Amino acid sequence: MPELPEVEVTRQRIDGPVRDARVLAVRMGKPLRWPLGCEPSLLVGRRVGPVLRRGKYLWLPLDEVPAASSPAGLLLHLGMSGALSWLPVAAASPAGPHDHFDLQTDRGTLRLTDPRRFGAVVYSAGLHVPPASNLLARLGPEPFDAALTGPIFHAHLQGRRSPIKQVLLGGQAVVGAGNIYACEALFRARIDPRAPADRISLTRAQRLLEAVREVLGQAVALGGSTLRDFHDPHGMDGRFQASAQVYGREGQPCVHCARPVKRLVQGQRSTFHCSHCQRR
DNA sequence: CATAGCTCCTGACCGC
DNA sequence: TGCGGTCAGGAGCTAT
Repeated sequence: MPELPEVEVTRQRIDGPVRDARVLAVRMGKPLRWPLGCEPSLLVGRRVGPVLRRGKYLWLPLDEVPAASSPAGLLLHLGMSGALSWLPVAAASPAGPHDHFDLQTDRGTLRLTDPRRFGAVVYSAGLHVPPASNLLARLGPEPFDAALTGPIFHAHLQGRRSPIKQVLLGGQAVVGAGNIYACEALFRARIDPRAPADRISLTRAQRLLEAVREVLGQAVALGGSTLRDFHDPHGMDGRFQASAQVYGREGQPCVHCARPVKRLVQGQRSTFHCSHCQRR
């Protein structure tokens, strides 16, 4: 399930190959979460610019000639089961039943494979105009933005009475942590996932922000997590899952205290935690 | 504004 | 081997 690390790894892996490529054709499979929002032929002839990431979205700029100052582009989301693959011209392969978007270029094909089709590819005339701007509007700060300090993060928790786990998933205090990394960050910060967000002290909020950064950074370095569907664009598995200390480890011993890891449900999602090591 | 619940989708897994 | 039920979950949407 792609969270920020998987999306960032994807960005890093496709940016080199696809940069400056010229779009030759577009192939669409089954409908994704939203319609493309333009005629596919509108993309043909465009040149791909540097791939950006914001939260769990990727932005693929498509320049006009001459280059526009604020280029149009494609906003991509991998949903739950999506993955991009890069197929060099020499490695072209026919689309399978879960391949729902192919951007065929003179250098190769960028392909979105997404069995569950929660993912999206949306055309926008710019990153800062609808529909892209609307989709990005509610996102909180990037975790590695130096401007995001402990006090600012703590301030984002004020007035939020929901459990801290769900506030993390909401992405308004900081983007990027989905279910796996939220569980892992809370464990590393030794905070009970059920703790009301606005009852977390500044000190502990700072510790949590550090833990989020540590976990996400480590996951990017390890190529993300491969649990079911995720592979990087060259077909490689991520290796973070072996570093998970609580996620998916119900009943197994806590790495700190050896008591069994517990599972509970918050907002219809599994939360894994150690009730001894993690406190409100 | 904050919050809770619903919803999209299909592969994997489980018990019978 | 087949079948129905359950689970997984990102995040926008709706209702309160």
